[in-house]
Amino acid sequence: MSELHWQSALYQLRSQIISGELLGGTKLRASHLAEEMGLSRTPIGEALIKLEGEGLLIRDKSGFTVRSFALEEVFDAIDLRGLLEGAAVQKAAQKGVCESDLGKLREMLLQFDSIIDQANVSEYDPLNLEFHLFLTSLSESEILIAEVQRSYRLPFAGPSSFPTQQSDSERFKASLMLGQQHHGQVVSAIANREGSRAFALMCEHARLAHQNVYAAIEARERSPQLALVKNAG
Amino acid sequence: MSELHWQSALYQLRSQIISGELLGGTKLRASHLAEEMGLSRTPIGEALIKLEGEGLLIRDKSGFTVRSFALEEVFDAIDLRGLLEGAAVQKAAQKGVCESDLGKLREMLLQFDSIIDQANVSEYDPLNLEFHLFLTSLSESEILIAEVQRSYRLPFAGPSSFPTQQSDSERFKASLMLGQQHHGQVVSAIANREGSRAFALMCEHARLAHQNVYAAIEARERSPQLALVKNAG
DNA sequence: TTTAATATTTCTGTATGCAAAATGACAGAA
DNA sequence: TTCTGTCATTTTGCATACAGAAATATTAAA
Repeated sequence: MSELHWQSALYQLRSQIISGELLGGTKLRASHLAEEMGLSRTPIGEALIKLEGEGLLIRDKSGFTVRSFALEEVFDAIDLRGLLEGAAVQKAAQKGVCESDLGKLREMLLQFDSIIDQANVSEYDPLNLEFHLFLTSLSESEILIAEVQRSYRLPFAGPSSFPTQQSDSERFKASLMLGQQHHGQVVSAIANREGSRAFALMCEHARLAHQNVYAAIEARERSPQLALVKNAG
Repeated sequence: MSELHWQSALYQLRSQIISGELLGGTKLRASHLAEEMGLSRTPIGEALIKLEGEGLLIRDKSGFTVRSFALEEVFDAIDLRGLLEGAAVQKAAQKGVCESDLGKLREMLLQFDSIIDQANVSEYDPLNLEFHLFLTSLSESEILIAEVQRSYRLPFAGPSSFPTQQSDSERFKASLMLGQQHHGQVVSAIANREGSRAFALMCEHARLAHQNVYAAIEARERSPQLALVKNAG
């Protein structure tokens, strides 16, 4: 566990930003944060630099500011994730995937089925993340894998970062089932070596997340996560 | 210019890595670099963290190591750039570009023509970079713009990072002309609002860079830049 | 009152000190 | 030889000190 201090500061700050606990536009003062977290400014500074690299902070001539995202930018981030995941599965499909990996994919599909059947929401997100990461890894491209994971850190872009507990649970379940439909089609596209089909499917799959963002806004659930979205009222 | 110290360390180190002056696998010791550059370890550390974020360094439990790239990864990086630039021009084409921006694009095409005509190589790279950046900016997506620029920092992935002064100058000129052909087609695709055509063209355009890498290897020019590519002999 | 100039406080950027961890060398055992 | 455990050296991670820049408060003038 011997977690480095800057890492814990990084996780803490990142989750505070993405969750909307730290509002867009907030100026982050290293000395203040240091005192607050019981550390010195050095590891805090390291975390801030990394968050700047992730695009969550902006560094003006003096200090870091929490970035706020226009709604359009949230969609751009989601599309970016789809584009990168799409490129990954396209590459996987083109180069072909061994039978044991295909088996693992199909097994995960079955797990999805049973989770959705039982409306077992709490188990969905971790499995979904694992599935997306595994799909990406099949590209066997370090660079693509890294970029995909990077895109997950943009607000709302991660495959499991949409506000759960949607008010309209009927609609929610329908969205899950459509997603599951996509999952199955992508696996078949990979198995059939249909690269461009796999690409298109992943792009479209990511766009499901647009719906979730809209749903959250329309329902005015005012999920605190939406606090970092400009003009989202 | 009051350049911050960590920035100059960043530029210096990055160019040393990409140029191959610092070989892949080299361990970077902050204390040593600090003494070498006449600074303390703090700004050096900041530069190292940023380079890690750019994917040029790997951080193991103690210290940073220069990453070496397999040839396959260099191609992946080039393709990634094409993918991102492609997404940017697709977006630009779909949303439409105002006449004055189209005019600027066409004017740049003319400049390319005269540069290629006169084989004025030294002016080509800056104009090419400007052209690619301007194309990307037309997407008006902060996130895409940032990611495209990020991809430029990967080895050989930048639009102007291929080894100039190719031995076979005939072939070199032919490659420039093909690139210019692409440029013109992309501009027309944008003007005609043909998004997917623009996307495909940018992907293909990036692939020209594959040829340049191959040419450099085959000609065994042993451009020092190739030193960070594993098994490139 | 509003505005301009100035003083004060706060914070960042950088340097450096220190403890703990990692690396490497070397001696001895298998 | 090869492996292993100890010790010395190096280097990192974090804390802290300090100068200078930025932000803020304060005062003076219009």
